[in-house]
Order: sequence, then structure tokens, then C-alpha cells
Amino acid sequence: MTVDALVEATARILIREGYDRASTNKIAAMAGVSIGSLYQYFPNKEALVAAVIERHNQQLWQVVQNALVKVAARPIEIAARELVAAAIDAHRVDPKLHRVLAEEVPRAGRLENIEAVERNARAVFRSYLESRRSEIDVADLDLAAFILATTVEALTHSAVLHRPDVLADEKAGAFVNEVTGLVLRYLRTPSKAPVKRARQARRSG
Amino acid sequence: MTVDALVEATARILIREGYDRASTNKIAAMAGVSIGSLYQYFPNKEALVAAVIERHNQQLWQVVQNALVKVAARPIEIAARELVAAAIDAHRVDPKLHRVLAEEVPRAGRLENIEAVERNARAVFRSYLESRRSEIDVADLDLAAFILATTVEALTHSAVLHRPDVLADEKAGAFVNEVTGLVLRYLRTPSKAPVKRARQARRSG
Amino acid sequence: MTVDALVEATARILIREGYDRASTNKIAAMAGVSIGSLYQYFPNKEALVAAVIERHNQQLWQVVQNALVKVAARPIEIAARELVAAAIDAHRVDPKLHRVLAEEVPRAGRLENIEAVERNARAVFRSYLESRRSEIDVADLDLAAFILATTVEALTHSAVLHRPDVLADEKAGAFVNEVTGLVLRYLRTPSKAPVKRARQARRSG
Amino acid sequence: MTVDALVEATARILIREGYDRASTNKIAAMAGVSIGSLYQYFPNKEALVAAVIERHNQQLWQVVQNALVKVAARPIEIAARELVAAAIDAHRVDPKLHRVLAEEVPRAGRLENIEAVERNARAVFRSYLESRRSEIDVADLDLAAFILATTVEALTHSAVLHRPDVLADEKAGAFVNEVTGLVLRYLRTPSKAPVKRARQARRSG
DNA sequence: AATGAATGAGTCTTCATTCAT
DNA sequence: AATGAATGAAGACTCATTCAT
Repeated sequence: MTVDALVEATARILIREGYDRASTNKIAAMAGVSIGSLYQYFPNKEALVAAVIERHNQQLWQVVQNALVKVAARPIEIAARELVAAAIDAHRVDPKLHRVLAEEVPRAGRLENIEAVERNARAVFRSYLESRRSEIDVADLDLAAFILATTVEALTHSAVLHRPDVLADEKAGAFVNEVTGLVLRYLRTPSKAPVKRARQARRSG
Repeated sequence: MTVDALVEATARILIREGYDRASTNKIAAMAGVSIGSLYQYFPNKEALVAAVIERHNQQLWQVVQNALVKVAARPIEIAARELVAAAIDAHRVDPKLHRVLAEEVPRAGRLENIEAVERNARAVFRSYLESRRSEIDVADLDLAAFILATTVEALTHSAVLHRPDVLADEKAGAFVNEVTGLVLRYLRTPSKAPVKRARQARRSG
Repeated sequence: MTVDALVEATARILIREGYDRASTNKIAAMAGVSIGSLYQYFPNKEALVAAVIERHNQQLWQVVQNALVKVAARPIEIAARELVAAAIDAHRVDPKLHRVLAEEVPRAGRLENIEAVERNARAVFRSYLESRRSEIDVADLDLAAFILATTVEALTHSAVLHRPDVLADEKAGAFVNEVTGLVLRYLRTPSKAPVKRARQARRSG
Repeated sequence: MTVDALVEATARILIREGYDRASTNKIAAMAGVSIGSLYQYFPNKEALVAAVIERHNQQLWQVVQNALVKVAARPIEIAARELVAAAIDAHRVDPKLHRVLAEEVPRAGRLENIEAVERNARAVFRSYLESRRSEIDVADLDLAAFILATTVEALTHSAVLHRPDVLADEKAGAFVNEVTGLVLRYLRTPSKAPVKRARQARRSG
């Protein structure tokens, strides 16, 4: 299928050349398709990249979705660990592409959906927390969902993309343990009274 | 003079147009300087953006540095809260610029130093943890430093850049509390035994 | 089509403007083609000029080649005259272009083949001399080939490009006679003993 | 003297960079002078190059002139050899610069005097031939002067600039012998009757 | 549906030259 | 006299996009 070849070629070129050196001509060439055909299926370059994002998101979502389903009825201890592992797997789907999408593609126009998966995951994760309300000890469920989703995404992203050492065979388990522990302690330990003289975050110019 | 105007103009254009629509001609125009003058001070576009990154990093570092100094001899409870607040302040130095640098500028060639501050902060933060070794309960100090620095960066980044609601005047305190709590519980609560049937993160293709 | 138009336009612009005022934009305009099309067929300006040189050399070579073939089996007296005439004809193929190529185009990179024809001609001419070894009286065939080829090239070049008077209808015959005479006397007259007190060419700094 | 430094720097840059990569800024820098000062002494780049040509021609002329004076009253056998040697010496004054001037500098505007020396030499040489009219056997003195001057220039130019092998210590004498022989035979041997069926040089398009 | 030649606005960059100090 | 910051026209080249076939 021409469309598939083009999306695949776009992904490969994005990885090889980076976002701003990726040209539609190179993409068409790599797809083994004429530039004319490219424009028969995609109105412009943005749409091409959007399709890549779409496809990549779909794949990530699959991984996360699977984990969420599997874990839906399990207690938090199990769920946390499983979801952390799933987050790592998700980042491993196509790390190089993920890096380019995360670090180079401008979130403008049709391309603003790069973070769609994260939003999705956040929402579904919030639902999960809600269903486990009794087991956890947090004041603001929304805030907790935001904090945990962001944290787990950042840690697994960073580990997979920038710290391969942390995920080396013999250490990966420890990493998962640590992140899981971070999550669980946050959800279950009653926080101590806030420090008295605590200052608020200052406003800057 | 001219150099400053150019760096400032570059930052403004990056914000207004994004990385790949930022042209040296627009930058020169915005700086009120001829294109020739631009090239008298900067060998190419990359160098201009590198200077912006340099300057931005300097400013961020100032903020983080100040907090670290102030907190160097204080107990973790205080330090954690202070550093979270500092991380928020740092992200508030120039959030729009920070967003472009984080999301659009390719880390290639001279531009790979975008994350220099993060590396710096991570290292200095690790030193701090080391000095407080007795107060904390973690197995691997390096790993803990990586986890906490990444977490705090991600949370404050995300809050400042994407979730202004979370930092609204009446809620900012709660956010800082939560993040601080996340950090402290991680550092002080002995983790429970890992879940028995826990699976390791799977290797992907 | 387009390629030919571009090469032709390049030649015309080279003649009209000289090498360093010849711009790819002017060339495209003169060819009645967009600048984009120009770069679809030629990777850069150098390649365009190289194509002009190639084409010009081809034409020159045709002329010289024809003469050499016609003369291959003839005695020196005939051959010399014929080749001198051919050299004149060759320089008349496109004298203005020839002047620019000879005097302005830097022999660098892909452009170093400007003198390809001369090298060719020298080699084939040497072969001819070899085949006529018995009729001629020179010590060093290589040296003789170099001397005669250089001489005839220079004289016909100079006459065609700078001394039209010398080639005026009623005088052209005399010029050919003279050059032919120069060549034949060199090839056939045993040189007298070199002057006794002759000094060698001095080395310079 | 600033002027001298500039002319010298221009020559050096011409050699190092070629004509069209030679910029006034580089020249000023190499001369250790500000670009402003450069324009205090030379109205434009052309004038600078003209000065280099001027100076180079002066030096060449010196060499040729000396030889001509020394030889003025000597018989042709001596003179020919001496002048050939002088021509070699002249080309050795600054061969690299000579090459650039000969092959890259456009003979336009003020720069058309590149060949001034050759014209000079031709004229003076003609005078010499005239003074030796009785010793030589040529029909047209002008033509003979043109032919010999062009020939000797071309051969010594080519040898010095492109065929160092021909001027290697042990072979230089042979080269001078050959060229001298070429000249003398041309001047003294009565030419045989022109070949009967000789065709004239054809007119080309 | 597919092709690929053609387009031309727009990009980065150079460089001869000016002029206020 | 000297400086060198500033200028901006102009050049080489790229690339998203169109359209006739």
C-alpha cells in the first residue's frame, strides 16, 4: 500500500535526518514512490508527519491499553509495577522515532496531537485511581493522576532514551522497583504536615 | 550591544515563529540590525541559537544554584520544598522560550548542550544527597538522584508549561506540597518488599 | 532539452559576463527555465561550467580528431600543414567562449579538465610522430611533441583570439605557411652544435 | 609601507585562494591593516589587483629587459639562447602568481593590462630582429616577431608552470637547446616551397 | 492512479564598500 | 591616517508544491 510505504518512509527519514532536514522529495524517494503520488495521498508535509505521529501513538497506546486492561481489577501494588513496565515497553516501541517526535517536531497546527497518548493515558489512569479510591490516600485525585502519570512518563522516557545503563539487564529490575516504590509510597503514605514556614513558589517576570 | 540585541531577537523569533521558521533575516530585522552585522558576530544560525541556549541555561542555572546554596546545610524537609519551588521558578524564567528549546530545537552539533543545566543540576543534587546520606534511605544514590531530578524537572516543567491551572495562586501551594511529599516519601520511607510475582520489564524489538 | 538549454545559456552568459559575474540565476533566466529546474539537472554552478567545458572540448576534439585521422598515413609535410589548419579551425569553433575558458575559469575541482583536449591532442600527436620516426630528426620524441603541440596551440590560439589581422583572408595562407615551416624545419633540420658558452637557465627563488 | 603590504597581501591571497575567493577583507587582514585603510589607498578591489599585475609585470620586464640589453649587439645565435633563458627566468619570478594572473584574472576594465609585458617584449624583440635583418631570412618581420615571441612565451610558460620535469636540472639544458634550435632554424633556414595542394584554413561558423 | 519535470519563494551566507569616530 | 562596525545587494542553493501528461 502506497500510504503505508509513505508513512514508513517518513518515519525512517525523520529518524535519519531529523525533522527539518526531512524533505518530501526524500520521503517519496525512500518510499519508492513519485513525489506526485505522495501528494495524491497527503495534502502536505504536515499531514505526512501527522500520520506518523498517529501511527506511533496508536502503537504506544496499544501497549499502555493492554496493561491497563490487564490491571484494571488488580490491587495497586500489582497495577503500579505493571504500568511502569508497560511505560518502558511503550518507549521501546520505536525509541529513535519517539525521540525525534518528542524533541524536534513543533506542536503546531495538525501536529499538536503529539502528546495525545499522554493525555489519554492520564485520563484512563485517573479512572483507575478512582476505582481504587479506598486503597489510596491522596487529597486531590486529579492532581495525583497528573503527578504520577507525568512522573512515570518522564522516568521511563528518560531511562529508555537517555540512560540505557539504567535499564541494563541486571539493573532493569531495580529501576522498576524504584519507580514502583516511588508511586506506591506517594499513593499510600499519609503525608506529614507541611513544613510550617513554607514559602509559596514565587512568581517570576 | 549588537550581540545582545541579536541574541534577544533570536529568542523572541524562536518564540514567535518556532525553530524552523526562524530565519536569520527575520532575526536581523527584529534586532534592528543588518543581515551583514549578524554574520559579523555569529558564523551561522546554529551559533545564534546556541547563544540563546547558553544565555537561557545561565539564567536557569542561576536560579537553581541560588536555591542549592541556600539549602546546602539544611535538612531534607526544607531542602526538598525549596528545590521544588526553585525548579518552578527556573521554568518560569522564560517559559515560552523554554518550550521551544525543549520541544523543537534538534540536539545536534553545537546545539546538543540544551540539556546542560539538567546534567549540572543532577550532579550537584547528587552531591547534596550524599551529604545527607544519614537522613535518607535509598539503596543506590545515583539512581535516586536520577529519579528525583528527572521527576521534579518533569513535574515543574509540565506544570509551568502545560498546566497553568495547577499553579494558580490558590493551588500552587498544594502542588508544591504534593511534589515535595513525593520526594520526601521516596527518600525516607523504607520500601516494602517487592511484589512477589513481579515481572521484569520486557525487552522489545 | 532543458539540459541543453542550460548548457547553451551558461556558455552565452560566460561570454557575455565573464566567469565570476555569471550567476546561476542569470543562467536560468537566459535558458528560459526556473532556478529550480537548473538545480534539478546540475548540482551546482561548477557542474554547469564543467558541462560547457565538456561540450566545448568535445567540439574541439572533433575538429582535431578529424584532421588527425585524415593525416594519419600522410607524410609530415602534408600532416603539419593540415594540423596547423585544424588547430586554427578548432580555435574558431567558439573563440569567445574559448577565451573565457582559457583566461578566466579557475582550474580547480571539477574544472581542472579544461586542458583535457590539449593533453589528448599532445598524446595522439606524439603517436603520429612516432609512426613517422624515420622522417624526422629529433633526439627526444616526448620533448618534441610537447614543444610542437604547445607551439602550434599557442600560435593558433593567439592568432584567432588576439590577432585577427594575421588571419585576414589574404594573409591567412602566409600564417599557415609560416607556422608549418616552423614545425617542419624543427622536425627535419639537424640542429647545429649548441653554442659553447651557453649558460643554463638560472634557478630563481 | 601600507601600500606595499596591501599589494603583497593581495598577491599572496590571489595565490592561496584564487581570484574569485580573494576578498578585500581577507587581503586587509593578511596585510595587517584595517579594511578602512585598504580603501584609503585603493578605490576598489580591481585597483588592488591591478597594482599586483603592475608590480608583477615590472618584475618580469626587468628580467626580460636585462637580457635584451645584454644581447642587443650580439649575433642571433647568442641572443636566441639568452632570450629563451631569460623567458624561463621571467616565468620563475613568481610562478604561482603568474598562473593565477594568466588563468583566472579577467582581462576587463583596469585589468586588461595583464598582457602588457608580452606586448612590450614583442615590440622590443621586433626591433632587435630589425637590427639583425641581414642575418635572418624571413619574409614578414612583424609576423616573425609575433610567431617567435608567442612561441617562446608559450613554451617557457608551459614548461615552468606545468612541466617541471622538462626543466629538471639535468634536462633544462636540453630544453633550452631545443627551443633555441626551433627559433634559429625558423629564422635562418629558407623555407621550402609551400606544398602545392595546401588548403587554406577554413572559416568556421 | 501515477509520474516527475517544473516552479519560485525563501533560506543562508558572502563581500565590496561606506562612514562615524 | 586609521579603524572596524555596519550595510545590503546579490549569490548559491533548497524544498514544498503544482500540473500536464
